[in-house]
Formats: sequence, C-alpha cells, structure tokens
Amino acid sequence: MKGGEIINSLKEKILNTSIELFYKKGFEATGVREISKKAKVSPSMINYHFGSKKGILKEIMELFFSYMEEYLNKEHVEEKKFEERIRMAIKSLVIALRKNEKMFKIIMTQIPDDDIDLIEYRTEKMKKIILGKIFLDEFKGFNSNVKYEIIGPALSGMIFSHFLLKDIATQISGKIFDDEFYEIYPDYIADIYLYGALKKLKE
Amino acid sequence: MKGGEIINSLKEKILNTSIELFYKKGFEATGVREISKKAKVSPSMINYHFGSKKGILKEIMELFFSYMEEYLNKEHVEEKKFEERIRMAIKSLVIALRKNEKMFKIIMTQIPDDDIDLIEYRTEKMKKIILGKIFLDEFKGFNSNVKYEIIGPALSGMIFSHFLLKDIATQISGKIFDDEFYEIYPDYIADIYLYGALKKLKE
DNA sequence: GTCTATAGTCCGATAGAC
DNA sequence: GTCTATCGGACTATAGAC
Repeated sequence: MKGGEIINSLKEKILNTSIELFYKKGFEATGVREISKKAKVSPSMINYHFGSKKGILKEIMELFFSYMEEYLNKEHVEEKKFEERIRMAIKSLVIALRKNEKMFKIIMTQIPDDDIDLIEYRTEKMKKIILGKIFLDEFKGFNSNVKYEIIGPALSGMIFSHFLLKDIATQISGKIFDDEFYEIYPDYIADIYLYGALKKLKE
Repeated sequence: MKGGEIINSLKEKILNTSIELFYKKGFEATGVREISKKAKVSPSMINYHFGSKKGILKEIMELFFSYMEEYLNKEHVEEKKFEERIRMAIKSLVIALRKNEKMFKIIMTQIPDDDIDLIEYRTEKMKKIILGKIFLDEFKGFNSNVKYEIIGPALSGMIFSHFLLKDIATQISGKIFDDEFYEIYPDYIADIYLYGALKKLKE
C-alpha cells in the first residue's frame, strides 16, 4: 500500500471500492455490505483491516496526503521569479489533484464534522499544503495592504471548486474534462489570476 | 412559506431544523427522528408535510431557487458597461448566496446523485442562474478564442468555493467571515478577476 | 393536523469456525 | 486472514386514534 508495495491485496480491494462508492454516493450513504459485495469480500474484512467504516476514511486521508506531500515536494520552485512560481505551483497542484480527484472530493466533503480527530488531521495537512508549501510563501516579497485571506483563497478556490463541482459543471454545460482541457487549464487559470480576465478577453 | 406568508408553522419548524442539520451533518447522516426531536414535533409530521425525508430536500431547493431568481431579477445591469456589470453581478451573487449559504451548500453537496429528478431540477435551475442570468451574457460582446468553459467557471469557482469551503477555511486560517469581510470581498474578487492579482499586489 | 406505536428493513460490528 | 451467521440497535415510513 505505501509507496506502491503489493501487500495485502484484499485490503486494497476494499480501499479502492470504498473510494469509488464514497466519491459517487457519499460516505454515509454507502454501507459496509455494499462495499464488501462490490469488492467481493466478506463484510467482516472491513473491520478486520480498517477497524471500522470510519477507519477506511482515515486511510484514504493518509494515502491522499502522503501522495500530495511527496508530489509537491518534488518541485523546486524557489529559484524562479514570482509569476513563474505561481504558474508552476498551479500546474503541479492541478496535476496532483487530478490524479487523486476522487480522494480529494471525499476528503473535502465527506468527513463527518463531529469526528474531531479526522477534522484536525485534515486541517493540519491542508494547512501544510496550502499555506506552507504553495501560496503564502510566494507573497512574502510584497508589502501591501492586500488581504491575503482573499487573494490566496481566490486562487485555491478557482482550482478546488473545479474538482469539487466537476460533475455539476458537466451536467450544466455538457462539457467533458479531458486531456485536451487539462493541457490548457493551468495556464488559463494562472493568466486570469495574474493578469485578469479583461486582458485575457482583449488579447 | 412562499413570499414570507406565515402559514403552517409546524412545517416551517421542520424545514428550518432540517436546513440546520443537513448543513452541519449532511443529508444522509441526519435522521428523521433527530429532526423531529430537535424541532419538537412528531416524526410522522415529516411524512405528512413533506411525503418523505427527500421531500424536505426538494422544498429546500424550491425555496433557494425561488429566492435566488427573485433576488437576481431585481438587478438591472443591462445599461452598464462590462466592468461595472461584472462587479455588480459579483456583488449581488455574494449577497444572495450569503443570505442562503446553508441551503446553497446543501444543494451543491447533499443531493443524492442517483435521484434523477432532484439532479435534473438542480441542473435546470443552476443553468438559469449561472449561464443565462449572470455570466455568459456578459461575454457576448467579445470575439476572441478565449475558453468560456474556463473563464466563466473560474469566476463562479472563486465565489462558490468560498461558501462551500467556509468551515474548512476557518479551521485552516482561523479567519472568521464577518460583515467587515463581506464589505470588501466582492470588490476584491472583481478586481482579481478583471485585472489580476499582480496589479492588486503591486498597487 | 398532530400524536403514539410499530412494522419492516437495513445498519455497523462481532463471535467463532476454519 | 477469511469466512458465515447473527446481535442489537437505528433507520424511514405508516397505521390508526384523536
């Protein structure tokens, strides 16, 4: 499971099936019987391998965040200038989220808000990714009265909402998001964010 | 219920309690017993007034969309120029969503994806709000090769994600979104969208 | 219109055999 | 490590009295 080892194939089957079902139907709407039936294992295997249904959620979070940290650490953006750093940060974030979009949606929308452990774990990890690694560091060179609690979330909002609202966007517009789309998407977002829609529209 | 009439106080109690619970815990995680207990009515009143638990969801959608349509129809932006129209559209959308942020989050994240009727109803109404009323009309004056399926969602993404991820944003940043915040928020979003973050940072 | 009582189903978790 | 069988409780919806 960790780092691509192939151990415990049954556990992986449960995990992958759970990701599909939690993504499509939601955590609460998915029963352990449904997971075990679709994964072709016994229901008791869920409790044996994960302790409880919530235990699956915990492992999904660990898998997602360990992937994200590893992926985003690979990038060396320190030596680039501001525009280029923002552009690269957007590109790598889009790639990383696209590879894990089901887990991302589950983690952002399906964690029960009364499970303090899971909520705190998510908060800590998201803080590391959003504040530490990607956005706030980039703004340190600037000394203005800009509200960072708007300008940062404005960027992450453009990206996050795409992955969270993908299905609804497809229902509304009919647009399907394929490889061709994701090739131009990060640069478009970067352009709008850095230079605005007006420049984009008039060019 | 419609247009502020005060009829059927028990039905309203159930509806308001449901909005609170669906927002906080999610639709599936909330039981009819819990709603009825908190609203201090009998569980059978839910089926009497709404037919089923899903019936509450349907009424929440109708309430939200009738409010949004009424509110957004009040604005007369046709005579303004592009920048001003975008700015006003953002402001009225933010005000309308803030007034109904709980219903909005429920509608965007809690509709069961296998309930075709509810999904289609949401799609039709969202299309009317997003495509027809607010964004796409604004771009008709431009003849460029700009991808509207990016530039439109980029704007709605900045706004929608704020309301969908508010709680997580507060957990991460500690920031609380008060009246003061919402006074500057729409213009900030408009500035970033129209002219970009770089201009904002350097001014 | 509102209640109590309950029917009928499904839930997550576990005991115990292999 | 994997299975079958089952416990105890919670679920939504409804019947029927008032």
